[in-house]
Amino acid sequence: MTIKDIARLAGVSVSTVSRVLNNHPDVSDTAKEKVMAVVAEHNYIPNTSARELGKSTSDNIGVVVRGMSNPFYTNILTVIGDRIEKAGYTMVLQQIGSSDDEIMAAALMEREKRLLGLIFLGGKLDYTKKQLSSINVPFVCCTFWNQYGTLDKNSYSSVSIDDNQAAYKAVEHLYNQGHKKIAVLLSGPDDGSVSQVRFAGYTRALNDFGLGLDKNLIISVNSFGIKDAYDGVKKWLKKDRDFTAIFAISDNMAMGAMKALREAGKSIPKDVALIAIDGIEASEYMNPVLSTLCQPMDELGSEAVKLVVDIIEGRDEHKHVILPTTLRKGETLK
Amino acid sequence: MTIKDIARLAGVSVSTVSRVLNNHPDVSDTAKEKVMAVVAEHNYIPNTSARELGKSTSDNIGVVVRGMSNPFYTNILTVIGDRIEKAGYTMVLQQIGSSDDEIMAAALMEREKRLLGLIFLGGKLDYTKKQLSSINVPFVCCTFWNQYGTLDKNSYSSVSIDDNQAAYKAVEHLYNQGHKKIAVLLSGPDDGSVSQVRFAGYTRALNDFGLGLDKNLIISVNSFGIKDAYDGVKKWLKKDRDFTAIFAISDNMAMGAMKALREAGKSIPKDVALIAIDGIEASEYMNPVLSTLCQPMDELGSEAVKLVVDIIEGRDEHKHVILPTTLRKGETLK
DNA sequence: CTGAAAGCGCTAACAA
DNA sequence: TTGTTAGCGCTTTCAG
Repeated sequence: MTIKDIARLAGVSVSTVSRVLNNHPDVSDTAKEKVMAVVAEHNYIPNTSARELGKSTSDNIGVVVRGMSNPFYTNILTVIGDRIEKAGYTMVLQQIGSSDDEIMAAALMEREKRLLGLIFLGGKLDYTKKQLSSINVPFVCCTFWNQYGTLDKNSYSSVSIDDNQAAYKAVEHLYNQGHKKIAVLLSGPDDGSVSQVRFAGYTRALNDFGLGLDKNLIISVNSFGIKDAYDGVKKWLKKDRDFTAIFAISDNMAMGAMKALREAGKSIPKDVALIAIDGIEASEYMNPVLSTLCQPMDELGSEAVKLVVDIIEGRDEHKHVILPTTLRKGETLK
Repeated sequence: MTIKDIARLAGVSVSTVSRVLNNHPDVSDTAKEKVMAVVAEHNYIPNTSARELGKSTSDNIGVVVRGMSNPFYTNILTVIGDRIEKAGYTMVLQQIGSSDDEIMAAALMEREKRLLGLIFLGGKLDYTKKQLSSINVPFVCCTFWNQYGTLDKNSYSSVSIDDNQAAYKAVEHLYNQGHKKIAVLLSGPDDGSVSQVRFAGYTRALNDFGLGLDKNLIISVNSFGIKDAYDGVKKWLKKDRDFTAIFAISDNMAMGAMKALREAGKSIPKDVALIAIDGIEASEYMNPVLSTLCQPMDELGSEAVKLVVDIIEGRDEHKHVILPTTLRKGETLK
């Protein structure tokens, strides 16, 4: 079934069919009805590839998300989709696995979907100019920025929290409650991810508070996964450790840590205080409820859309927006 | 940058470029090198739409997943992807929102990607023949089947657990521990989803055990979400309820229930026993660890692939496979 | 081993 | 309001 068949069956030309299918004006009701009838009867579905190919423009904004299982992103994504639509554009979503290359995915999309702009939701912080040369539309990084890359700040936009500062604040909360032996649970530590940035905030805070970095208090695991965190902390606890608090660089990892601590007979927050960063839904259902610095998910999403749209419409230049976190008190802090 | 430009720049014809790009044999090394060089220099990326359009066949197997946030699916998906590749095919993944029409998505995909077969991961149980007439390749439903639909059993395959029986077993565990007042936490209850089937298993069990269905023990909420479950149970607990156990139709909902129970001062499992179905990772990190009937995720995925591939290759007919669940003891059961 | 040319299914001028 | 036709960028015969 192609548009030709439909045209023949409806007794009109292909262009008329195309017009009907795309809700163009200037089509007689009779023609429209005839076409619709044939389309319905054969439940004809136009071929998207051909459609995209033939089209010269679009109102598409691409969104590439790294890791489809991250609950943190799903939330932001909803907002992004909503805002893109409200701005009169169409969202084209591309999910990629954690080992896929998002630049490649974006470049492919850009050509296929004739994108006007791009939003990267989550991603690496170390792209180089060279790598990004295959992307020719304006893009904004959501929840991260090219912290360790060599990208020109004027060549892209970003909206995120200040990860370093958030980590600092987390440690500060612990310190203010009298903790001096604060362990850190991270992934990496130099995997070029946000883990690295938050770790930097941790060390900066220790330094400011005159605590000094203790290697024995660094729990480094292989991923952001809950299981790896659990295994890592469990293993770390095998040795006798001198600590009273843990700063986990993500809620998810903190959740793994909680189980390990519980199994080791440590009571939270009595024996060990715990704080993290992110504020995902699940951590609110932990027992005890996780204390964490929440990222402003809604704002992250809506601001990202605002940024691309403004640039697409020539209303603004590339910008870098930092949003504040808010403390969810929770129960893992005294 | 199109294939034409590359051809011109490399001093060869477009067909040669195409051959190089697709790893066809019968291309001289010199030609190959020249093309590769130009491609690399301009980091040219062929347009997928055009590619798909021009192609006459494919080795694609489509997978459409409903709801990208369901942790339960991500796991199965990994296995599916792995097996498809091992079978020598290519997986084309399509994620759809909970309000999207998966049949439409599948039909689109089938034409665009020239699919050989389809796997639906999660979905409704009530498609009709009419609705499915737009799909012309063999498909298998993974984790569900056309329980309330009018589909011919020979027209598709499925692999799932026996949801009714799993619910029955869950209630049985509770009953065997002496519980007589068993509440059920479900979504719907007649939303045509798996919730409905599991609820049927619950009532069947009550019946068999001579317990009788008590409307006051049915906690019905609006979604499978953790928050809705929490809110629902919390509200339900406002009235004085006479119960000693809860069967939650999903892990996720059970997690919401746990918090509501805790806040109501009910101790688990001392005051209230709790059991669910699914066996997702997160529920293993609850405190106490959730007792649940685990779905065999790996087998569900690999069997689904086996089924489509066997049919695609003409080695087998449509089948319906039921896999067993296993009890994760956990700590919410005595 | 290589190139020319005919599509793939659709959209979008341009005429009528 | 409609139809004709020339592409969109690529793959794939079919000759050479």
